Amino acid sequence: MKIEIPSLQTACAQCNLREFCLPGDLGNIDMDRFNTVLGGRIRIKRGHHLYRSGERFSAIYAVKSGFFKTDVLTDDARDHVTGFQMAGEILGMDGISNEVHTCNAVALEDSEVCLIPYADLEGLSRELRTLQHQLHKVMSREIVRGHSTMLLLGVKRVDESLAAFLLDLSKRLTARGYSPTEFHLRMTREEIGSYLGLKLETVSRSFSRFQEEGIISVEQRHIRILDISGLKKLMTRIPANPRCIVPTNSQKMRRLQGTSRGLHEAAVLSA
Amino acid sequence: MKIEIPSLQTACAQCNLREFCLPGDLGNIDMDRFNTVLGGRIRIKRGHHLYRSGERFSAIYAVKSGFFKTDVLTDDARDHVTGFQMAGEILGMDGISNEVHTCNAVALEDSEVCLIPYADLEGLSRELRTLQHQLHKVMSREIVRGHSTMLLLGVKRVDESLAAFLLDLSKRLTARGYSPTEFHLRMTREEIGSYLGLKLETVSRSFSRFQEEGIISVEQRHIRILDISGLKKLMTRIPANPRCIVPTNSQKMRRLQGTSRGLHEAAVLSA
DNA sequence: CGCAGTTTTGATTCATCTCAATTTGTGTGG
DNA sequence: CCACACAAATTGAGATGAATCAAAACTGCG
Repeated sequence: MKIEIPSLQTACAQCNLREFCLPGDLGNIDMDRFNTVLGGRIRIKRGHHLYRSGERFSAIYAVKSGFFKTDVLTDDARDHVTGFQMAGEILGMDGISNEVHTCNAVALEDSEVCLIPYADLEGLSRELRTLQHQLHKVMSREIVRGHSTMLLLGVKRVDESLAAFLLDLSKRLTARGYSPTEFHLRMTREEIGSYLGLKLETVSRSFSRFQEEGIISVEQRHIRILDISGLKKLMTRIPANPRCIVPTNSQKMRRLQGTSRGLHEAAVLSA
Repeated sequence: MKIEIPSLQTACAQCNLREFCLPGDLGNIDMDRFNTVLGGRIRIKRGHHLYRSGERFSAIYAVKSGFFKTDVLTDDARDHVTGFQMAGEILGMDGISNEVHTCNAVALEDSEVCLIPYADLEGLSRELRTLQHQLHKVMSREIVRGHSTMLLLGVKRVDESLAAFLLDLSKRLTARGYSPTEFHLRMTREEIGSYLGLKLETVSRSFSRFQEEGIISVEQRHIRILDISGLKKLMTRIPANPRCIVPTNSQKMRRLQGTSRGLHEAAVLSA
């Protein structure tokens, strides 16, 4: 099914995405060795899957160009977008735990990925501590990213979520040398909604509100951020109701302080 | 701050949690070597932190006994519970990416964890491929768990979420030798609500509904599942409205098939 | 025993969803 | 090149599920 052609010169060293990607800050010698495990490039056309939930896992992928989404399905066929991945970001780490992919990865535009056979990666990262550490960092980052997404889904209101979403995109695009204030959305309102736990109409209304307030300009999927600091303010809820304010009564304070010393009071035992 | 006493005999080999824990299926020889990197045990009293967001990262922790929650804060001090951890589960992997913890870990009852100094763990897992693979599996599992939680937060209704939550707890407790149908919740309604993106009152009402329907019995935090299959049904929404049914019109089908071939049609290029 | 924290329950409000209609954009075939 | 079909996005009106506010009951701890 999957035809792997050994890489002649995938040349991470020449890739301008290196710093965001798995190689990270690998030195030249290690970089060359890393290149030897690369399995070549794969082109995925817009709308097509890089992998599907249930497929056997054998490799992770670095996005070389283009844009992806990952999504998961419930038993009753509702789906939820778990993330969007752009150049330099890694796809497929969900498959490591059981050697089976647990989500779908779909290209949102014609894209190219670098195939990294997982067995080889493990082998080499036993030899190269920098590579090993890079891999762990990338996986850990994915865990942390998950926490942020949970925050969006769990506690943020519509406008807060959408503002956070746009600022996150802006940040990632900026790091890749694109404009911080002007970009093209690769996903539909429905996909944004799915990611943020909202319906597409709700996303659309929020965009319209932002536009009315002069925070951004929206023309279909073309976004221009007119007021970055305004957008940042929208991310944070104005604590309108007293519930959001830090408790001040003495009991609450005492209790909070009781739990505020962390490990200092942890009894460390010899085993 | 953190006093680490070298382990005399932490003895994973004798620990009945081994299979769920980082050591996993390590053989005896590897297990002994793994024991040598363990940093000892730490006792955390109920309500106290194992680590806090912002603290420097230096180790991960395996829950030896007790129960934890992890939570993250928004800029405006709203917090969100990202998970609950029981015996054999690993805490602290969020800290690997930037050597700083990005969430808080709080004991929900008097607990004990095994300290695993991260630098040593990396070192040893370069030597032991089974340990290396175990570590990757544990991290990947955490990523996948995040996806499931996003599903709960993004697409599930109150009763569906709570049913899924109870069944997940039941499953994890069963694996550890406890009753599948009867257990004690270690967290408050508010913490459950935070985890599921709900308010405590909403959680309480959902518990009451389940009880009225004879699905479970609730006495404070003591839960008895009376009808497991009923609870499983509640996890899945009855597709009441046509939107939930797979689209049948020819256009939609054609489009779906167009994206259903995965890698088969991916062009594999030599690099 | 008494108090504080937790949980339950009720009444009401409100944010988002749902349903529906319209507009805009895009690709296709005649 | 236009017309058509369809996907995507906007907008409005109304429904609804969960949040909010409020009060009471319960529990466990000091």
